[in-house]
Amino acid sequence: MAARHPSNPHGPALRAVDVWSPANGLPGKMNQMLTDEERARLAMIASIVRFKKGAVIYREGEPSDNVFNIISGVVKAYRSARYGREHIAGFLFPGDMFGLSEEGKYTNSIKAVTPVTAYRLPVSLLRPRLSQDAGLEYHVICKLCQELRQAQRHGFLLARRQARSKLVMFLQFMEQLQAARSEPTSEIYLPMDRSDISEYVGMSLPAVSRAFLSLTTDGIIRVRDRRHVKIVDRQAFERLAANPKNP
Amino acid sequence: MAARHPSNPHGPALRAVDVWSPANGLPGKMNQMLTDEERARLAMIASIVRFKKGAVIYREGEPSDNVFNIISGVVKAYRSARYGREHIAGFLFPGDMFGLSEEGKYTNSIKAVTPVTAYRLPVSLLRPRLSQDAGLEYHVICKLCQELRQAQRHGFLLARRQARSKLVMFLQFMEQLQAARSEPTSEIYLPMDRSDISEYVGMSLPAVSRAFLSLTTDGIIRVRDRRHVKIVDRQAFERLAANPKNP
DNA sequence: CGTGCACTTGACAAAAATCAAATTTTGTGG
DNA sequence: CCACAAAATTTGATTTTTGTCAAGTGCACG
Repeated sequence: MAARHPSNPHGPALRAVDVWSPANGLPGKMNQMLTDEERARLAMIASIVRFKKGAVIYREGEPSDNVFNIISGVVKAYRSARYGREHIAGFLFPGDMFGLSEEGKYTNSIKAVTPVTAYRLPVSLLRPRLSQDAGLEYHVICKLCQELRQAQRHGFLLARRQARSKLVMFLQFMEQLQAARSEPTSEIYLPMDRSDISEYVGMSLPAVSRAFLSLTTDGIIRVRDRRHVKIVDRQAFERLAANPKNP
Repeated sequence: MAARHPSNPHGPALRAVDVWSPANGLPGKMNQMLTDEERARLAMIASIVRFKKGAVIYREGEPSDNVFNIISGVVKAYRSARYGREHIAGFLFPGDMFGLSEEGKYTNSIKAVTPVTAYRLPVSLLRPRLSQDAGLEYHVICKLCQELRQAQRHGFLLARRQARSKLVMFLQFMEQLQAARSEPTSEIYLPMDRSDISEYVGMSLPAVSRAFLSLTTDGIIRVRDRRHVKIVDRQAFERLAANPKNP
């Protein structure tokens, strides 16, 4: 399950954009922030762990002993409300990190949405490393700013009143993240199920289903299968994404 | 409007909790993270600026030339949607910072909710300072983690379906922030108007008004005046805050 | 080739949005 | 300090939308 000094020649990776430097690539394109040397040093204290789809990696409230950095796969950060309902705070992809917390306790639970491979960095080893390396810390700051922005955009989505508008914004997020990872964007790939989507956009499962149907009926998207969506009418799509109101 | 080497003996302050250290005060209590020396060094590159209530401090999309640190007053971070509607991403209080951005551009607009005094730190001077000082960066990381958590809790609120439940969560946030600033909590003080609240919780203005009324009628809160709310029935209050559903 | 889970669809009720009007509060100039 | 105008807030009536509950449908996996 774990191996020190992984044979992988790279080591932990943080994909993000710089807080201040005007884009050195395409706008919105996320680049590897860490230098090879930083990655190699982090690899020294990291082990590689794997999780099966559906596995809970940690739960909110547990002591935060490790920080994780995703190599492959997708996880969801969620909080359980009463009555069995969950709220998904975000989906995390390769190059993302999770496990930074509050007063030594995790604030979200994390579950693997797909099979996941990740670096695990013990806080006890990471913390002194961080305090020695201002460059590394700067990159962590960039990554946190990005996550903060993403969380705020999520809030923007959640404040929408129209189901279609929420769903379109969600698809837009997924498309942008896909583009930021330099993956092809002719189709949007959705690694999570409809139930996860409903918990992320804050609507009931039937409402998500109906919103997909409505967008399809209006010729705005095409759903090849549950996980593959294509935007057919880009103009109407962007209009719905931009407007709180559905004209 | 600006003064170098302010007579204020302190300098910029970051209130937050440590990411990893188990609370060294009361849980949730935010402490000054920066050392006197750090604050003094930051004061060297800071100027003090004042804004009138309602003043726009910057707009989304502008070049992010400055980072701000609030001394007194309250600001709101917001994004404008079409049709004149705004969404408020968060309220910021003394000890909070704003202006960290993406690729050199601000991602939110900022407006003063009350008269505001703040330190202004030019990015051109702050950036080299940051890269020299790992301790300062660590504190910025702690502050960003706190903001990220707050944004996620905001998302949690926005995902609620019951107006009363949203409003109760909002009041809970304000109460907790008040407590974290070590202010008395016998009453919750609301510096923003009803319209700001409606834009933060993602409901219409009449819905906010009716939710206040409903909570008052049920004896859960008492509204002394627009800005002062007292929680009368703590148990019912916490129940509403915890449950998506209003029993 | 069935069984279960994920998803869709239908009917209805509940909740809040909207539009509009009334009322209270606040700020300003005399 | 008061009167007035403007702004903020509350209230009312109606409509829209989505949540809820329940019953299908179909795909995936053993």
